Amino acid sequence: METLSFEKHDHRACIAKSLEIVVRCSKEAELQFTPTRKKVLEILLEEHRALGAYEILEKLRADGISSQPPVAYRALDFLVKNGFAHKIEGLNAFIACTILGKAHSPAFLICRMCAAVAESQPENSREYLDDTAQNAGFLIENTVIEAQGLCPKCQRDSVG
Amino acid sequence: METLSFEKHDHRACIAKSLEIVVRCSKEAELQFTPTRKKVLEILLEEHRALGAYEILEKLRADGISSQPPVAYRALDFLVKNGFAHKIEGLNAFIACTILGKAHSPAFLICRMCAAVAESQPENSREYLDDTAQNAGFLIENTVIEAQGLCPKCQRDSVG
DNA sequence: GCTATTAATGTTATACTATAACATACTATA
DNA sequence: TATAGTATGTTATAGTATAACATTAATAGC
Ligand SMILES: [Zn+2]
Ligand SMILES: [Zn+2]
Ligand SMILES: [Zn+2]
Ligand SMILES: [Zn+2]
Repeated sequence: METLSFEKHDHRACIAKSLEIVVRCSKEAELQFTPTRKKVLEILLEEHRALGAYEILEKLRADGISSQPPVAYRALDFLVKNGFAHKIEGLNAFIACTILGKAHSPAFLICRMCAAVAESQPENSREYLDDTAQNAGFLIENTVIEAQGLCPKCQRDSVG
Repeated sequence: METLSFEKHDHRACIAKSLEIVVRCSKEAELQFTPTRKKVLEILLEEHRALGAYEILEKLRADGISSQPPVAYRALDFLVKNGFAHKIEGLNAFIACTILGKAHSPAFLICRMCAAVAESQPENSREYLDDTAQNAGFLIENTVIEAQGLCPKCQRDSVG
């Protein structure tokens, strides 16, 4: 269960490990993990939070990289298509994957106060919609599962 | 299980029944189901498909109703807030509710070919994310559950 | 090495989605 | 009828995403 994003952890190590896995997976799949793509992933990895494309562009600009919208969107397309990042549909924003290397159909827990996002792989996620789909004769290709609410920290803060 | 939207059915009756329920629910809850709001719901009810706000605006214009963006967005806000319609986050589009009158946390089956959308209430949907949320200490307020894929008709068509 | 082919980036312009802000009109209540 | 609250009309603008085309870089076959 990879919802530890909400918990205190060694985030430098968390970033390093993710980058290493993505580099390895890219080699194995013969993908071009180019500098721009790497930079965008690094920007996403900085925080366990979803970033809008234009927020990413600002950070690219700060790094002296060309920062027209297609630059960010192309890199994000690459990252999402290859499973290194996900789009949070409810926010029109993007986040680095925290379940790298395994095939997974993720669910996201999104805090409406602090915008933190935790990715998890619920036990029964593959089977969850299968009954419904079967009944309807529908063929599922991919799923969007997002829960909005309050993270542990913001629950404590809003009580206090 | 309300995934019959994919199946042939008496859609005139389907629309009439929905409108009737919404009128009744609005009265009970003392909501103002005004002409504009009614017109927007009628537009949504025409098809079992999600419509973008600007698509709705065009249809409003055709009906001689003022058609600046806020007109559609306000009516949609009303309908969504009161459970008469839903937003499909994966499409930035809106669809009439087909499980009117009951509290529900819907899941949507969205065809990527013909754009048909079926709303369903999976058996275990309330409990589905609870384990995950519990583990993470997360408080769920609402959920977005959408499956993209192929409806029965488009599966047959793409084989043929 | 050279060349054809494909993949990635740079750049401009534009399309699509959504809301802020303020004026006006309607509705319910006192 | 005064008042407060809700809904609508309208203009302008913010935020998200892609089309289109030029240029450069990487790969593969000769
Ligand atoms: Zn981390
Ligand atoms: Zn939070
Ligand atoms: Zn119908
Ligand atoms: Zn279809």
